[in-house]
Amino acid sequence: MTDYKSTLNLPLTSFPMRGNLAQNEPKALANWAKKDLYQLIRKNCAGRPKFILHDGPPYANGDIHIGHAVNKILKDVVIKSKTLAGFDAPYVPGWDCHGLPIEHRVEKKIGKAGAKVPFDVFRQKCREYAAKQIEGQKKDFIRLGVFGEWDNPYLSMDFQFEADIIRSLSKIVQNGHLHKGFKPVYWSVVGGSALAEAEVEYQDKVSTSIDVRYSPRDQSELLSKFVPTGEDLGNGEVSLVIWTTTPWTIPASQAISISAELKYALVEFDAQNEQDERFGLGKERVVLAAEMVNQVMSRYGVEDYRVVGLASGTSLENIECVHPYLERKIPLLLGEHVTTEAGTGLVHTAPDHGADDFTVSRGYGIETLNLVNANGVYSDKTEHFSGQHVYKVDEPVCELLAEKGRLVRKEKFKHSFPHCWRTKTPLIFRATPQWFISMDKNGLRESAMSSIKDVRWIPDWGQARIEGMVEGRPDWCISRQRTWGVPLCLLVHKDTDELHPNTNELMEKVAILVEEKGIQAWFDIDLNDLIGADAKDYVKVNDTLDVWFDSGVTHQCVLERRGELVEPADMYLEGSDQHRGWFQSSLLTGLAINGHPPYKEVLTHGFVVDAKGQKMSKSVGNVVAPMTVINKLGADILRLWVASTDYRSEITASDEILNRTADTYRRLRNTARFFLANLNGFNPETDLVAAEDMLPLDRWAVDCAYKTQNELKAAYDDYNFLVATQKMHHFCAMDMGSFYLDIIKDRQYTAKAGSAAHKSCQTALYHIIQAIVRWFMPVMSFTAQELWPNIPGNNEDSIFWETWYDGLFPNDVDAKISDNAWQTISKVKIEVNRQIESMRKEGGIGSSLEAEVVLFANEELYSCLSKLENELRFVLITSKATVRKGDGGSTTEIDGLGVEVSASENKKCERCWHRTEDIGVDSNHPDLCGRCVENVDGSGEVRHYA
RNA sequence: CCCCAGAUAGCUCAUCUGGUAGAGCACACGCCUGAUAAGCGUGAGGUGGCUGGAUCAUGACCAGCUCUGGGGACCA
Repeated sequence: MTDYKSTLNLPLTSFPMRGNLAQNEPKALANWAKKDLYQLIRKNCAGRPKFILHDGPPYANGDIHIGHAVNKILKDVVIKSKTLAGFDAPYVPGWDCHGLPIEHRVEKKIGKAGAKVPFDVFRQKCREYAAKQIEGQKKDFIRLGVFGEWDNPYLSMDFQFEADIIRSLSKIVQNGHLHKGFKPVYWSVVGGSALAEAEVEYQDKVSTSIDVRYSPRDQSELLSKFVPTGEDLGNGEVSLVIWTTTPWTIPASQAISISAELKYALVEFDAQNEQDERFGLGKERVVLAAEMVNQVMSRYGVEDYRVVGLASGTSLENIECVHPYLERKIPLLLGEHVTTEAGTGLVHTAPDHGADDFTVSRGYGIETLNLVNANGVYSDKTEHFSGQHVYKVDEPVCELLAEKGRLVRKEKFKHSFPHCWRTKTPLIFRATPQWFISMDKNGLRESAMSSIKDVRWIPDWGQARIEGMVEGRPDWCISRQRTWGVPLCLLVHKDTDELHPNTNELMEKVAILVEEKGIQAWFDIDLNDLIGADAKDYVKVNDTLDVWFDSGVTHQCVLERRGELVEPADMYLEGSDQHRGWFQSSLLTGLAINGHPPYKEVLTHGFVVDAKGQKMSKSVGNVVAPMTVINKLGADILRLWVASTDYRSEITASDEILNRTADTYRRLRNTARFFLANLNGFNPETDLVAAEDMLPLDRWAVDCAYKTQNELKAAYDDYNFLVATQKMHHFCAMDMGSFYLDIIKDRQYTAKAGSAAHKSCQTALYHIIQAIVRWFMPVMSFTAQELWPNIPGNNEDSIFWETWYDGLFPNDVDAKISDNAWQTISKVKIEVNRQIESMRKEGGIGSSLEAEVVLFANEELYSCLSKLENELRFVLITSKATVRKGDGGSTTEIDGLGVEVSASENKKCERCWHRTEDIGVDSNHPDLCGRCVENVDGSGEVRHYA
């Protein structure tokens, strides 16, 4: 028997079936770095319209987690798909470098700035620490296959950047948005600094709640306000009872707030308390909100009590009490924040330590006392408690109150309480001088609200989200009392607190210095050098800026600064938490400086959760580490996972999902490989067949790719990568794998090499793989580049500046076999497969080429199927296929179609494996069919349709 | 406590404006051995989170609830 295998055009390629991504991707990266691929892309995209995706800087601390990976990959997919769509899309990654977290790490290593280490040394150490963190993160980001200007990223600690932050602040001052305020802000006593709202997190805390008696200065005056409910106003000492969960604020107690809306009751009772006899005074009278009497008495465990008088809240305004243990007047104030949800309806008011307290007190001309130092210790002017820490003073305060007979009740109280996000310690409110960007002083809130509408928010609910936040947010406190941050660089008058009249010029002078020497320049500068004789009247503000300000002004420090970038950016793309972070800080500074938002589109993605939908946390142990995935499966798998999930809500990651993704990847890769293998020997320069000369089936395949590509363009354009990947997969697995490729194997392998039948097919394969490789590129970049040089005729060394393949073409309107006809044929094929399968189950046949089919068709189907003439068998992959009009065979799910399958009784052609009647027609080839003889010895068979 | 989003086959997702749920993957079984740590075929998988309601009819509309994620408020 002759070995005819050598006469076949079998697939051949050096492109490996298995990607070995974990091993091969690093090699590709090294290669790309060597030829400076990113700059090559820039060079090749020069002159195209720009698309600017501006990178939101990750904080320069810690290893990258899966959230970082999702964010960077999505950005990279956007960048690459925009490049594919014909844009010049540069990407300058950046890092956020200043701020508390880094300071904490450095403190742990070398000690507190100013105490153990000089400030300048400390700042230098922070700089070095951040730089090291950046190197680590950068390495991992690059490994993800994210393209960008990694050799020259932006760092918020670059001297130039630091200087531009100062210039940005200066513009905001010029535009009248800055103001100095003095009010209670969240204060981290451990961190020793004010915190922004965004830095506050709520945790459960068990506090000591106390009920405290305040005595009226003039008992009869107070009683005169009450209308007796019975015969008299009862007996016993009179006091007003407040309830608080922060005993440590009692030293700063300056007033009691009551509500104008409420009635207050005078209650007579005897709180002889079993727990601690010190709390009870015997028979006494207290003032409580009338509607809370039952609740309070029940809390005190008192059953026997009597409401003896009632008074309106308003009538009690300005009544004076005395501090429980100090000679201090405590007036009653009317405040809208007083509610009956908890407590007594009388609210202890310490303007130093509460926002409402501050506001109410200011209305009555009561100032703050400033008893608590930055480190949380009571100052010298604090009677009884000077030198003690606020965290430790609750108990001593209670002791003192009990001793003075002022404590009615003491309990443990569990509630949610603000904590410092870094140190995880409870926060206090502390009144301090701070600098604010005012939301309303110069219309910032108003312009923000209106310009939000000019931005495209993806998904659209992002707009409502940020509107809600901007609408209700307080002024932005931008000052921090920290070391590692950009200084505010303001000079204020010693007496008047006014800014220096030449503030903006001075800030520019400082900026120039900072450009040379970094932020340390401000701290080193001698005022005499800066303002000469004025130096004696002015002091430097030593506060640093909130880090959110740093990243908020990247539109100035990066977009405006770098020639290849443009402000406003086309897109900002971050996690949905940035509505209150970067999106907002950028919006506010953009408006305060330029009068417009720094972005046109804002795309947000959700957070990564585990298989059960739970958020990932180290303590739960359900984290998926990106580098683990990459080292096991490869970056292209991770990228495909990101692209194939709906990023708008939570993004689920689990071993199963990633393994499924790897399955999908293999299918895509292997389909592409099959294209390459069948293009073996094909030279597009000489072998490409004109569209009109191609076989209808091949035309159909190109048309199918053409349609798919249009869908992909739309999907990429809409940032709908999920749809894009699904369509790619469907095309590869279904349209190609189970239909077209399966069918053309026969022709591809057995037709005479170089014949029209063969070249038509290869032409289709060529066009389609050129398209596919580009479809893959934004998502599976490593694989796309690996495929690229294996495609015949591709001499360019990189795919990464290619645009959509324009060599695809739709089917002719008057095609011999229309799209509809192909669709019908494909459905018929499925029915035929069913019948073949049932025969196979009975053991009648194995391969479908062992079968012969007869199709019984109605008029319509007949005219469709008979178009293929005797080539229908190739489409059905059977050895014989005939169509007859009328009924017959097994019924199918298609109306008017019957199918009859039988095992062929003919011999099998050794070469093409079809079973035909003409095996051995040529005595030179006794084992071949006539068709194969023609292909081996003749000029090659002629195909008309498939 | 309030607001937003999501809840459809083991997994990823469809199901446009209501008319007895669809793909692909995974799985099972089989075929092939000329894509071979591949390929093809067939098949089995869903009380569409729960409960009510409107409708001739709904997974899709309304109300309430549960779970998950996100955000906000309160937290004196």
